[in-house]
Amino acid sequence: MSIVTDHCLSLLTSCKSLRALTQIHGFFIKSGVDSDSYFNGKLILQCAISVPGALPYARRLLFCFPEPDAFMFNTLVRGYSGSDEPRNAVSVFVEMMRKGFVFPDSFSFAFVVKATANFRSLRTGFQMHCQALKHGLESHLFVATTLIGMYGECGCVEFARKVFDEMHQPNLVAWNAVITACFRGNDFSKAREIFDNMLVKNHTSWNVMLAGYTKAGELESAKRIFSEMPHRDDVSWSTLIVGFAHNGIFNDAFSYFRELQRVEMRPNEVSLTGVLSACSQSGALEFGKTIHGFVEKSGYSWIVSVNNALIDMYSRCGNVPMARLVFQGMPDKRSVVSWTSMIAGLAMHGQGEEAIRLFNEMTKSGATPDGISFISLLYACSHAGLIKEGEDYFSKMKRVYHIEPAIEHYGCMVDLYGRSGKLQKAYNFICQMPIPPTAIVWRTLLGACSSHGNIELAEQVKQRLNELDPNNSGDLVLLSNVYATAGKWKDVACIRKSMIVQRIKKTTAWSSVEVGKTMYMFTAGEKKKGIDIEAHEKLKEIILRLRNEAGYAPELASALYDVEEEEKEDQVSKHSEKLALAFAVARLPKGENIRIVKNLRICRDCHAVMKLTSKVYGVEIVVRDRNRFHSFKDGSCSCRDYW
DNA sequence: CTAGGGTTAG
Repeated sequence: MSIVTDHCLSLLTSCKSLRALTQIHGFFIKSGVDSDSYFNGKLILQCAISVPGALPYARRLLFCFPEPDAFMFNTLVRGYSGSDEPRNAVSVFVEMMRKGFVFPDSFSFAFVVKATANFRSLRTGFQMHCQALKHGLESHLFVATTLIGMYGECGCVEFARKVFDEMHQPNLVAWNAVITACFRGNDFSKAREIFDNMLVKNHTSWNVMLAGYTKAGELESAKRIFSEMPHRDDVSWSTLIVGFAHNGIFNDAFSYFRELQRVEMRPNEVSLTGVLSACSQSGALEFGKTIHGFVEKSGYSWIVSVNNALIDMYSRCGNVPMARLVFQGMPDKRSVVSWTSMIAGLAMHGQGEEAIRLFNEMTKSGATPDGISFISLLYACSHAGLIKEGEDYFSKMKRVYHIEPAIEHYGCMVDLYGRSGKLQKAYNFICQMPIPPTAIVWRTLLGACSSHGNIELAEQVKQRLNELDPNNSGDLVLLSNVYATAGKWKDVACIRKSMIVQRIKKTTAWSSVEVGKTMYMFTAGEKKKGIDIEAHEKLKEIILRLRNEAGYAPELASALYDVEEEEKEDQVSKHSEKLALAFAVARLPKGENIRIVKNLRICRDCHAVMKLTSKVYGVEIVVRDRNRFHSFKDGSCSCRDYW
């Protein structure tokens, strides 16, 4: 290799942007190095793998060369297989076959099969398997292992095992792959059987079992594997912690993280994102702050994923200023996830205009929004009542960014119209959607009918829901609320009766509140523990004071029976968020904010009580309900009663 | 000069 080529190669590998790459490429053409096929292979490698957004450029390059070799094709297939359009990998592969003079090798099949696994097409995957067979490469160690992975991904355990059984000398990696394939197909006992038959197990085999069980939600089995393994590495710990977080077992996520800090090496970034996700979901701000401290102290603050998890944690725990601080501390390494998390955070807190401003800043900075960025943006528009803006971005999404709207985006639009009272428009919008509406979409409209008291449309929408998800307790409660608001207690009773007859259980509402470093949970009406009695007593006192000093009158539409007014009042007054509020007023030191998390949507009466309490008691209250945040201060709420 | 199995945020 000449000194010039050598120098050019090192220049090439230092290129990290498409612009720099094209410049350097131009320079190479002038100096004549571009006729070297080894060099051109490297060039394609750099474009397809190392420089984000340069894949199309790599593809164009390949077709400029008179005689592209297998390496170049393989590299391009590899690049596309890991991209967001893995189907392109197959089309490049097909073009390679058509060329005639380049023959696919084991690399080609490994990459193209991996691509079919990534877009989960059993049909295409099988076709590639046949091609591999024709070329005598189907039992090649790497090709076969990728085939096992592909069949597993597509849920076809039978074929995965067939490929495995026909391998001449499967190595550990192949054994591990077939175990994962069994888990993907929900065949736990087969996975266990194969695992037990292994004569030699290394670390990874145990971790494969751990991952299989956590993904299946079998956390007890995962715990057992974890305790039985001879050695636990950082992947074992993070797999388990992430597993707890994903399955909503937050206390175990916290305690295993503490245990990890106590016994082992430093927690890695995956355990950190896992435990932060547990904080986000449960609203554990104080514990989250401790983790943030650990991140700063142990030098992890340069890792993008950890920063993203911190942004999400702070915004879901109600602390937007801290989320912004983390976001501002990573100016030149923000990923789409960082931008989207921040936009979603602002949106949840009703700062719709600010979310839109940030979105525009994002596109100006050169970052490319994806489908999820648009979900956050449309959500921001709908919660801030910005209809025109929402419509604009929805149309831009397709026109400018070439993102095909998914069902979630249509759902946001229905919410946008429904929330602002344009119920008929929302209905027509659903009828004109190019994809069939799901129950969630109709449910969104039913919710809007409920808050705007439109009985006729609500009944019509419920009819549609009956075809898709007839016995959803939330839908029945929503419809019953529509009737209750209109005073149609006979219809309310009818729904209630059918729920009892069909044994449809309402989702149990709960609210939690953090006092000191402890989380306290409340459910409606219960008086099991001392804290429940304490909360009920305090609540009586608060309600009395609100009546006398702020003219509070309870809103009773959320009651479920046609009973005496007094009894309805009693029912509504037991809502879990009120109990959590009363408990916090009694226990929290003066001047501290009250933060409540509720698993369902806050009811109208509770919302009113929160507003008045913030004024009469001079406290700030932050409630995170199923959909968004409500910050109550001095008698008003950040949602501007628009939720 | 390219690969296969286990953990990562919105």
